[in-house]
Amino acid sequence: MEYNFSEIEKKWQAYWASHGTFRADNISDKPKYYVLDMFPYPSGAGLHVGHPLGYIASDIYSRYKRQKGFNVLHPMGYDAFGLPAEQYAIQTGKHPADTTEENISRYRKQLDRIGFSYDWSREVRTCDPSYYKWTQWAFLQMFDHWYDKDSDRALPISTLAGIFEKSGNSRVNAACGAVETFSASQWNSFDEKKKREILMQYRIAYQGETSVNWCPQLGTVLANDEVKEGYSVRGGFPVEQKKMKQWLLRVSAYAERLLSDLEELDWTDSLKEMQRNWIGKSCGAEMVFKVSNGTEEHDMTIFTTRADTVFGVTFMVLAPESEWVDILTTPQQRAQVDDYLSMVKKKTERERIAETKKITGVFSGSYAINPISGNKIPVWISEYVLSGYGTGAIMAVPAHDSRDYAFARHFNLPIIPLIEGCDVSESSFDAKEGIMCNSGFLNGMPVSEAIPAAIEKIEQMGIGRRKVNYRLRDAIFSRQRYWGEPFPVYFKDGEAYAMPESVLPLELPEIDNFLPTETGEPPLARAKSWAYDGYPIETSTMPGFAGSSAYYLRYMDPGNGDALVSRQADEYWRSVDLYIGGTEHATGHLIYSRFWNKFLYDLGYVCEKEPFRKLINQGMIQGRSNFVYRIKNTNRFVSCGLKDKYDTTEIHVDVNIVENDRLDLEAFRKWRPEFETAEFELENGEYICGWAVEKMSKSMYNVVNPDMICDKYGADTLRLYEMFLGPLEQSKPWDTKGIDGVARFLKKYWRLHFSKDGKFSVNEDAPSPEELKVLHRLIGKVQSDIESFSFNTSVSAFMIAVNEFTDMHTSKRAVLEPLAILISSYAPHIAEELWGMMGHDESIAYAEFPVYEEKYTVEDSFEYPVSFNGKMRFKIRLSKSLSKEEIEKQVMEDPNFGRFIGESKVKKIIVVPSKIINIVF
RNA sequence: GCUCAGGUGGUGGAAUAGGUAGACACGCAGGACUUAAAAUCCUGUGGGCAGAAAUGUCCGUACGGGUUCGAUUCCCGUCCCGAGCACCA
Repeated sequence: MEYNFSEIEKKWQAYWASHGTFRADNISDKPKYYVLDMFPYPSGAGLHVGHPLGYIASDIYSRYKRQKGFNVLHPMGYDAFGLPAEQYAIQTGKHPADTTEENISRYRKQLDRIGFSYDWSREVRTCDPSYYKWTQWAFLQMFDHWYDKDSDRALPISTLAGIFEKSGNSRVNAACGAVETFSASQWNSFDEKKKREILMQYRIAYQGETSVNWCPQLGTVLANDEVKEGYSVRGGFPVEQKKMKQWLLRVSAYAERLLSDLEELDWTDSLKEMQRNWIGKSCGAEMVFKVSNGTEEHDMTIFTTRADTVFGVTFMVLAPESEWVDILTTPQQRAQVDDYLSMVKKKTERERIAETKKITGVFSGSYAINPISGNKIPVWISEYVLSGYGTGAIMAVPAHDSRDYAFARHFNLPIIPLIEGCDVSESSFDAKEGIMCNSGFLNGMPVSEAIPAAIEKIEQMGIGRRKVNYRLRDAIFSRQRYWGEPFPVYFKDGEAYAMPESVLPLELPEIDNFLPTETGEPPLARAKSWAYDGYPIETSTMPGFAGSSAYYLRYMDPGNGDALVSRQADEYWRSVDLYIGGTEHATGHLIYSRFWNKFLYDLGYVCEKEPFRKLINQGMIQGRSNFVYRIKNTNRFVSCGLKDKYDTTEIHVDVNIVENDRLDLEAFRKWRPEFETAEFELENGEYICGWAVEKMSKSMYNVVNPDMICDKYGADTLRLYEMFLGPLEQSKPWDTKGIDGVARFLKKYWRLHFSKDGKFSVNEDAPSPEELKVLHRLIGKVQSDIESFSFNTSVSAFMIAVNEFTDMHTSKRAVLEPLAILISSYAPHIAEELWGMMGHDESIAYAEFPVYEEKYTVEDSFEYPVSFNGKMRFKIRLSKSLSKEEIEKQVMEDPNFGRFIGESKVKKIIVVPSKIINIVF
């Protein structure tokens, strides 16, 4: 009987679906295990072979865990709100909901063909009102809470109003915007508008006027992680800075917890490092400098991590956007400063990044007094100081900071070295090491002691305090787009009010045009009757990460209409045990989700502090492009080996008409009309294409579709081959040419169950010791491979075992049944089919994973390589139970020993049990 | 510039509490079956040298050193590729 993969795969996929084989129960005696994939954005292009890599790995793990007796939750859904569907809608007029629906059904078909063990009854879609109800609900909770730094958690905003009424805000230690201090009586005298304005500064979801990343082409603002090097991640359009009123999430309030809780997570170091970097904690001090513009004096606060270098401050620098610029610019300097500011303003973010080496700046005309040394120092303005970090003003220590050094050199400002023996004639000395000098009371101290000593002095003098700064900014939470969650917020007297929970979900209204309005308002402004109780509703929508921040919770209890997740479901599933996805979400989704989870944890809705216990980043699968070489100005193509003889143009050719780098000439002529008359110069009768590893993309003609692989080889081959390609976490190019080896293996495995005349012939004989040895070696290997996520080496182990069983003509049930269970996580369809043929009615998915027994694999004697001075000379078979001395004795009595040792004197014999015997002379 | 990960045949990659480097697979070459092809199977396959052959021998895990009886593995330095961060004071 032939191995008919397409029939088998269809049959079992239908069986799993109709039997609900992979449905997970929220009540079970079994231990739970939650395996999650990062859900996809259903793009119009469909899946390519790179997408399922992580899904296959997580599926193998899920299937393995089921066979190990766990109640496994392995769900899938769609991150369905987003820009591309809306861009497409603008171009074509097609409603994003319709294109999204089409894309989802295409994705689903593609996913189903690969044979994943998802519990589809728990599917979620972020664009579904019954789902985004809970996204909106979470937003309302954030709107309705503030962050108390004393108890380090979110508290209801009503408690805050209560405190204000009794004692004003002076004793409140909150994560908040700039608010002036007020007393209880002042608070009580404020009108409602004023009160709401103040409360807004405390909310965790708040509205603020901030400088945002504005992308004119997309017509929306973007979060920091959606911008890379001044361009939008989606679309690659330029991004500029713009002041706008936006919704923000106070992620920064959670910075310390996001940082310290990383410790307990089982994530890779590099990913944790990325998050630490993004959070960017730095410990230092705030210090007050007296500044004077000649007519009035002010206190200006700066932030520094190098308080020890205060004696080397030779000037101060303000960010161009700093509010101090206006105060400290003297009339004589006004014209120059204004010129400088307008020059800076004209630059885009992109140019500022590109020109970081160019030094620019202008003197404000004012002076500051160094509070420690009493020196009078000039105050400059320069774009190298960022307004968004610290206080937007710095004390410059050119001797020990490279940026200050470059600035000082450029404008001829003094440089005072503060470390004994350091050379600052060519560059600054930035290292935090050495002995202090020229530094008054700090002289003679090493830097490590001088930093705390300086801060202590500053605190004693009452001119500053210890301060921790984070680079993590609040997340901008509104987008001027249509295809996203509407905000359940309306405006009264210009102030935002939350709608009651009872209106949720607040559904997206229908509109007929997805472009912004003529007045530049978001598309939702076109909706008729977009009002609540007569008041206008917020017209921007939530960003992509809103819907993906808590989806892992919703899978636990997807049908619940009364809560995001019931307490019972949450306490059973708790958190994701294994999360597999791409590294591109390191500073976006994975920060926002952790924040979102911690917020819900503070409110008591979830029981775990962290959402994802273990996280694995699968590598990218790159494309392998093929090229043909056309002689310039002709339609003649030369094979790769001959291309250097001519002046040629390299042209990408569709990898689907190339096999093993050999071009299918007929297919090539048909591929595009201009190649119809192509002529070829061949090597040995073949046209050999050039190749390169590039990103898998349409424009490079190197996209390989998993459907094609499933048609030609079957899903089991695809699954095995994707794993066989290399380590999961490594990026690697897809190259279809190796797939035959895996396909051959499955055929061989299939044939193991049939006699020569094609009859199914599994017998009941007892297995031989050799068979048991091969089997148990495989059990041990596969188990440890899956547990350490080394799926690639198990595929090799399967091949070796099947080859050995073929050589032994194994056809015994006692061997082939456990073998089917082992293979079933990797190649589930073929294993199910053979399992059924061996007489089982139940799916193999819940068969018990075979128990590894060491006794079958350990040998009582061992072959020791014997080496002389580290060089292997002969092998000797010895009993395992021998002592070191007995082994030495036997080695010396071995006839080979005399042959190799000759006249030499033995210095020592090294015996590494079960590994090697080395004789040194 | 800083941080992290990596560099092994023609290719993808095995092997690290230091112990026979190149498992497994692709590709290639040769062979069997076939009128032929596909499919399948068998043999060989890191490089050099010696040999008719079995085999022997030297060199080989980016490069240069070190520790060790023994290093792909550990340590120091250099080079290269990849990823992330990048005026964060």
